[in-house]
Amino acid sequence: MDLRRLRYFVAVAEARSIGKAAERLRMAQPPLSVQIRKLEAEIGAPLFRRGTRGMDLTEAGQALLTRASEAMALAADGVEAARAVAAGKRGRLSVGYMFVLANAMLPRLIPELRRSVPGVDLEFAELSASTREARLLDRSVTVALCMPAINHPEIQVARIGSQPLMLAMPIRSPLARLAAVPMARLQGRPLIALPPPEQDPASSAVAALLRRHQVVMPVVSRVETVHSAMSLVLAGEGLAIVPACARLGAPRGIVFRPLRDAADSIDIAVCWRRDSQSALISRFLKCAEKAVARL
Amino acid sequence: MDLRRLRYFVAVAEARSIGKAAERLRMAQPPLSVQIRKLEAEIGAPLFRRGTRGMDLTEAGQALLTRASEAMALAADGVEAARAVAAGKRGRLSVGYMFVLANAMLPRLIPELRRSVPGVDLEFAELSASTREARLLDRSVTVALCMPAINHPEIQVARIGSQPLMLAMPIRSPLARLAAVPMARLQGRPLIALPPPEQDPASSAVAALLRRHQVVMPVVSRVETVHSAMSLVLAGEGLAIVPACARLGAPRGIVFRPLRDAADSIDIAVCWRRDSQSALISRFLKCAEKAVARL
DNA sequence: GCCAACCCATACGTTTTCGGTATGCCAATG
DNA sequence: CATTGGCATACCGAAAACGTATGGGTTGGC
Repeated sequence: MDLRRLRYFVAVAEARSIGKAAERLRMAQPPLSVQIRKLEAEIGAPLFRRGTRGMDLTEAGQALLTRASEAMALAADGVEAARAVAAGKRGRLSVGYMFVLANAMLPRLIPELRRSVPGVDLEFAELSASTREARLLDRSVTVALCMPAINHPEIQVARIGSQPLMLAMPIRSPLARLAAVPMARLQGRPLIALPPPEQDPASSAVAALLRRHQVVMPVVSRVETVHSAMSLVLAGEGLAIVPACARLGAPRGIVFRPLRDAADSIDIAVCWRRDSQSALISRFLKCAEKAVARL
Repeated sequence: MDLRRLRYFVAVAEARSIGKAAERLRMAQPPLSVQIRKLEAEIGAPLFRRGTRGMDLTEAGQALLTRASEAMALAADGVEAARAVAAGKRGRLSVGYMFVLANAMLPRLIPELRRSVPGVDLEFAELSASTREARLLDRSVTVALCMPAINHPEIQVARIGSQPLMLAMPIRSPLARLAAVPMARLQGRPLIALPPPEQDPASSAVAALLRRHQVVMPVVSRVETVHSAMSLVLAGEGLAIVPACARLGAPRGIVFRPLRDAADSIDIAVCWRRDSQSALISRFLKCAEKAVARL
C-alpha cells in the first residue's frame, strides 16, 4: 500500500472528479486516472462510480476514505512530531542536578525553561556526581548540572559559570570577624570534607587549594553533600570550604567568608552525551547561562 | 511522505539494525540504508543513532515510530474494510419492502440475512411502490422487494417467485362456500381496488385478469394498501383480488379463494440499481429466494 | 439532429526512482 | 594486526510514474 495512492484517492474523492483533483494536485489528468485504477485493482473492487459528470464514491470507497484520511493525517503528524522533537520543541528533558546548585539555579532555571521550551516535559532529579555520570551515559537523564564538569570521552561539557570557594564556619567562630580569611589561618583547623576526588571531583579543587598554600587541615568528617557539611559546621565539628552558592539555603548560624590571596573557583558546567538531542540541549544551555548569570 | 519508507523505518526500528531489517523485508541491505537516509533527509533530522552494534532510535525517531505504526495499521485496515464492503461482508443494506410481503417474507428473510451477512447493518423500510423506486434511484435503499417488479432502465430486476391472485371476501359471503370461485361469478360485484396502474403496477395485473375474462367489477373504493383493502372487505364494502400471501396477517373473518379458470399470478421480484454493490446484492438475492421458496 | 464541450480511459515515450551488486570505511575483537 | 560485523557509497539495470497525444462516450446547445 502506497501513501501517494491514498493521497490521490482522497483528492479525487473530495473533488468528485479526476480532472479537478489532478488540477489541485498539480499533475496531468491521465496519470491520476491510471493511479486510481491501480488502486482499485489492488483493492480488487471499484472505489468510484464513473458517471458522465464526474466520479462518485462507492460504498467500498467510502469505507476506505475515512481510514485513508486518518492514515495520511497520522503520517503527517508523525513527521511533524519528529521534526518538533528534533528541533527541541517537544519531547522530554530530564535534568540531573547537584544539591548545592538547587537553591541557586533552579528557581531561575525552571521558569526560563518553561518559557523557552513550552512543549517539552521537564523532569528534575537531584543526583550525586557518580550517578549523574552513569545516568547521562544510559540516557536516563538528558543533561546534568555539574560542579565541576564531568570528564568522560562520551560526555560533552559547557562551562556556564564559576563559583569562588568560600570558608563556611559557625557565626561565633573567631575567624568570622574577618572580612576575608587568610589561607594561613586555616592551618591545622578541622575540615569537614566531601568524598575524596575519585568519587566527587569537587573536593579535588579544595585539595589543590590547600596543597598550593601548603596548608594542612585534618579531615574530621567526610560527608556526602554540602548540606550535610553545613549541619556539621553548625554543630561546631569543623570548617568547610565550599562554593559560594552554598550560602543560599545554608542554615542560619553559618557565615561565609572569602579566602584572602586565593582566587580559586570551581566551574559550573552543563554536561550531556555527545550524541544527544542537540537542539534541545542548546536551548537548555541558553537557559542555564541566563540562570547562572546573576548568581 | 511515502508509506513504504515508513514501513522500512518501522522494520529497522524493530530490528534495531538495517541488515536484520533488510533480511526480514526480503531485500538487500544497501537500498534499505539509502531509504532510511532519505527519510531522515525528508524529516530533516536523524532518526537513528548509528552505533557500532546496530541502530538505535533517537527521540525524534521514537516520536515518529508510534505514529508511523498507527498510520500503517490504518491504511491496511482501510484496504481491508474496502475489500470487505466490496465483498458484501460489511456495510449497510437497506431493504425497501411492501406491506403485503412483510408478513410472508420478513420472518424468514431477516434471520437468513443475519446468518449470510453477519457484518452488515440491516435496515428495513415499508415503502409504497413509487417511493421504493425513488429511493432505489437516490440510493437511500439498496434493494426493494416488489410485486410486481419495477420497470426502469437504471433498475435491475430478479424474479424470485410469484403469487397467485386470490379473491378475498367476508366469511359470510355466499361465494365463500365455493372451493374455487369461477370468474363469471364476479360479474358486477363491488371491487376494492388498489391505486390505478400508473401509481401501483400491482393493480394492472387485476385489471388484465378482469379484462381477459370480460368481467366488469365496479370499483367502490380505492385504497393505498392491501391492509386497508382487507379492512373494507371485512366491513362488507366489497371484494378484493390480491396476491395469495395477503392471507398471512389478514384479519379473521376474511376468507381467500382461488379463482377457477384463472392461473393469473403476480411476480415477486428483487429490484436494485444496476451500479450498486453487486456482491452484497447477490447475497441478498440468495436469501430472498430461500425466504420465498416455502411461501 | 448534429456539433461542441466535458470527462474519463488508453497508448506511448521520457524521466525519475528504486533495488541489486560490488565495494569502502570504521570500530570492536581476538 | 588481521578479521569480523555493520553501515555507507557508487554504479547499473529495472520498474514505476509522469506528461503528451488521442480515443470514446455522454450531455447540452444551436
